[in-house]
Amino acid sequence: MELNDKQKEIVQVAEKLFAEYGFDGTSVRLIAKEAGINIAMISYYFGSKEKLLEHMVVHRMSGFKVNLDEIIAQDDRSYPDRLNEIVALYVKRIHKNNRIYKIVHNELTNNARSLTFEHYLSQKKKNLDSVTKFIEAGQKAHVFKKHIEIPLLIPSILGTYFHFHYNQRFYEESYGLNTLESKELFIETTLTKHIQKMLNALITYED
Amino acid sequence: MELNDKQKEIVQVAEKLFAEYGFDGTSVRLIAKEAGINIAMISYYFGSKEKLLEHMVVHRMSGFKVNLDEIIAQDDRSYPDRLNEIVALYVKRIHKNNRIYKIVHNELTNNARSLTFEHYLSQKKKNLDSVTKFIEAGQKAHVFKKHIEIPLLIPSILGTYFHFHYNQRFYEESYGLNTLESKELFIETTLTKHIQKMLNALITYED
DNA sequence: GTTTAAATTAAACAAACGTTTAATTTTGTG
DNA sequence: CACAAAATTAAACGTTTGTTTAATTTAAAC
Repeated sequence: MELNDKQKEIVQVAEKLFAEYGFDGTSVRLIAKEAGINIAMISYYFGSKEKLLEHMVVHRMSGFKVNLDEIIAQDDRSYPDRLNEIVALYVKRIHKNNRIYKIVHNELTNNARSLTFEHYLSQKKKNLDSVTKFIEAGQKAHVFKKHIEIPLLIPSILGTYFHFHYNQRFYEESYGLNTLESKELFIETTLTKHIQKMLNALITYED
Repeated sequence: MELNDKQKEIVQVAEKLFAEYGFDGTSVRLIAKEAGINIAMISYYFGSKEKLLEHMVVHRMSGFKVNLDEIIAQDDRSYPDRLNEIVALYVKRIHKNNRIYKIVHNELTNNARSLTFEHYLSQKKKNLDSVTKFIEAGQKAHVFKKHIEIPLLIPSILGTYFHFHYNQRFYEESYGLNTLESKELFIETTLTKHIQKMLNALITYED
């Protein structure tokens, strides 16, 4: 399904509103108003409000091929070096798309609707496979230590970001992140470095 | 405000439903049906559906004094030992109460309602202060290294758990966690140990 | 046992919801 | 210009929403 400019505008507005107010907290009338269109256009284009959500999730998530393999393939770089770039890439990407991720997190644990998350889950599986190969190669090269719970590495990266994100009101106060710029800078530097250090320590030091 | 048994039952049922369907996805009729009471009783007891939510958040969160200080005070135990127990305590507590935390996460980032989170935020502040004192004492004793982003330690603990929790459908498949017991065991052992190792590595090894 | 307050109920309320209709306007094609 | 298809609109549709009402039942106090 190819979208014209008006349809793209609807999806974009709906993503913002679903993230801010929740799917059930967002009325089609509000979406229409914010997108500057008539209410009927949502059913006309997407069939229903729920199908708009489904379309959004499927299409936003299928564009999410993290180019892990490109980084991993650069075997002239050290393992920790490449690991740091993988972490930075993950944080950057999830931060840029945090709204759709919030919607997905909600829908994944929502009993009312039963959307299909094939794209999301298969993408997650592919990324995990790439990370696994990389870590195992590092272990073979005796750079990374043996006992690592590889599938839990990504939860530690993304989870740290999201717990910061969900509690941003608390951390904005703690760190005095008053402006948008200072917050962006914090995520790009302090937060990213914290996760990088943490993963490097976990993976390289034997206990 | 003291609650009688029937009121407690309403709050308990509502917490389950709000977590499963979202606040806006849960009707007062469903709450009443599940709690085995008349619809009017919710307004009668709490004033409104939204005030029920507010009451829930305030009262569930004020009972959340993690006894960090008790653990920290045991200075006959090593710093890493005590750190491990703090992690285990956090994971256990957030797992036991993951439904109210999910609701709070949603409400913290919801623009529609403007609840007060004083209890939650001040509790978080107190816990952070305790952790900070503990880490700084460990640094002074030359057990923990210097450059640690202390306020981001808790996001890494809780975030890892929650990203696992929100994506449990994915990790259940990855790890073959078919039964409830195996999942509980996984959280108590593998997940908890992963986080413990990670924090220990981050805090004890200099880079 | 009578009285008063509290608890509970079914019914009704207006408002908001997602969706559909039917009419109209705009756009593209010959 | 004439025609057909697509896009857009205002209005109406039937449901569901949270809340309130007024009547009734239950419980507590004396």
